[in-house]
Amino acid sequence: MSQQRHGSTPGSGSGNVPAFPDLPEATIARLPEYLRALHNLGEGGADTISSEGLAAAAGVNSAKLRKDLSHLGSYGTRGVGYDVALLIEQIEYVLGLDQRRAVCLVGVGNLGHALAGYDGFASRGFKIVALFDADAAKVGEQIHGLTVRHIDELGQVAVEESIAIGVIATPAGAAQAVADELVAAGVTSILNFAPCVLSVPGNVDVRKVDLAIELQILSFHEHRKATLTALPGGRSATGAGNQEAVGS
Amino acid sequence: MSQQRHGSTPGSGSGNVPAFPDLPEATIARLPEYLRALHNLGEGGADTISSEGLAAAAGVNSAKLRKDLSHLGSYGTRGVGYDVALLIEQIEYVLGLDQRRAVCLVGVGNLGHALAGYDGFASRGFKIVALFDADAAKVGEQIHGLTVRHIDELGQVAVEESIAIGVIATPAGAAQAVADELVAAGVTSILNFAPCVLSVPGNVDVRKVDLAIELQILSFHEHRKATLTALPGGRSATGAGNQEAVGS
DNA sequence: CGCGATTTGTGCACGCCTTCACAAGCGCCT
DNA sequence: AGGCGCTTGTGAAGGCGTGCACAAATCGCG
Repeated sequence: MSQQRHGSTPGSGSGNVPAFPDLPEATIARLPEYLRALHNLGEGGADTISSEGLAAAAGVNSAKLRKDLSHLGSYGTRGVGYDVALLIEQIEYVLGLDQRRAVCLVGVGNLGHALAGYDGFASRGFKIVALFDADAAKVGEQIHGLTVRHIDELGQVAVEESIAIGVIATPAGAAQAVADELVAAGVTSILNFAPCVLSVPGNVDVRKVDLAIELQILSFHEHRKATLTALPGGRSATGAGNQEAVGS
Repeated sequence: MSQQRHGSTPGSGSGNVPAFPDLPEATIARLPEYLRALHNLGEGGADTISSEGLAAAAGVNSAKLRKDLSHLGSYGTRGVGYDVALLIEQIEYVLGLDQRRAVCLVGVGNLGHALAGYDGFASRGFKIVALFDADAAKVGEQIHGLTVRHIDELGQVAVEESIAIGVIATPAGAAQAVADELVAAGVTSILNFAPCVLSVPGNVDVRKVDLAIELQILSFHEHRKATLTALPGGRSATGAGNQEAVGS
């Protein structure tokens, strides 16, 4: 159940290919955000950017950003900042975005339909190459230029297209079975939108996105805020915040 | 909105308003997962559940689960486990789910369209009461029983419907302006699907979900795995771990 | 050519979270 | 009634991540 980093003796790599250092998980999760900010800055015509500026664009602390970037080597110039183009290239390499990765999506329901056409995927280097569904009524349907196939074809197509990443957008009840099929087909990374826990072999990475959970967390904060305002001394932090229109 | 209805606050009868203890943020983020697992177990006919069992159903460590639950008071019985129904009630109360929260959604594009019809929201106590879009061509459109309104109506409708939570599903370029309007309309919690950083007053909570970022994180792990398998030392079968995550 | 302004990279301390390990409590069986 | 097994609740230790504060490095300018 735990996660053990420690690759296979990567540390002593004096050689050519970096052979990843142990990047903290928290850093990895922020790299895509930095990348997005860098692309924005680059399109704005900036050649270099300071850690302060990039941190602001990414919504993080500048010290944190510098430490994150230092983990993947020093690509900044003191007194100047970071070379935008170089940093983009570097982060994209670390994230493995320099090679297009084929993605398949299982479950063409309400959410899956939207994901299939989501611009954000294609614009960031991910291409959905196949759609699957268990419902025979949906098989054959055309969605954003792709034909929905029956899930039984998953194994064959996954090999043909070298699919490494699978997205599950099925109901919770079907998710585990789909995950098993994805694993059997050689998929080693799964993005799960179904509200359930998936059980997979240790070499398969799973990330879960549960939209309802996000709302529930917000609900808690709403509840807390409502409770605090009803109490004495419930001063909220962050002096910058001014309250408006909440009274009634 | 501010009618606080803590109907049956079990526990100490002396005080009335519980005045939340400082729940760790990490705990809060897991409570919805426990809740979902509990509902599943309850439907399966279980009256009580041990921390071990519930932890397995929620995909976490049992010690972590016990500590999480202990933070919101002791509702378990040693030697037996937790009363499923009681624990559900308790978590729902803490999360503020005992009161229905009105949600509005801005941006009825590809993703917004799917979110508007997402079953997972309604089934967990959230009701989308209004849809908005800036595109006049979309105004008036019927989506899952709701009529899309122009975003200029946001302020008025937000007050009428006592909307406290707003969901942004617009392109990145429009997100900040929408957020400003939501804040001006009294919304104090925002779920942002646009790939950008929002600037809001301190009393407003923002949670961000970026689908592409999730894929990029998976891409990194794919890249890392590919690099490792290309190195000597073979692949230890049992090794690595999977992780679930929620970006913050 | 040297100096100051600027910005990176990082050592260090602090706090949060996780995990272990175990005492305390509860029910059941004999 | 008493003991025994099971499970919760929690003290303590360790790890991870964050943020501060500062030395080192680089550029521009006089």
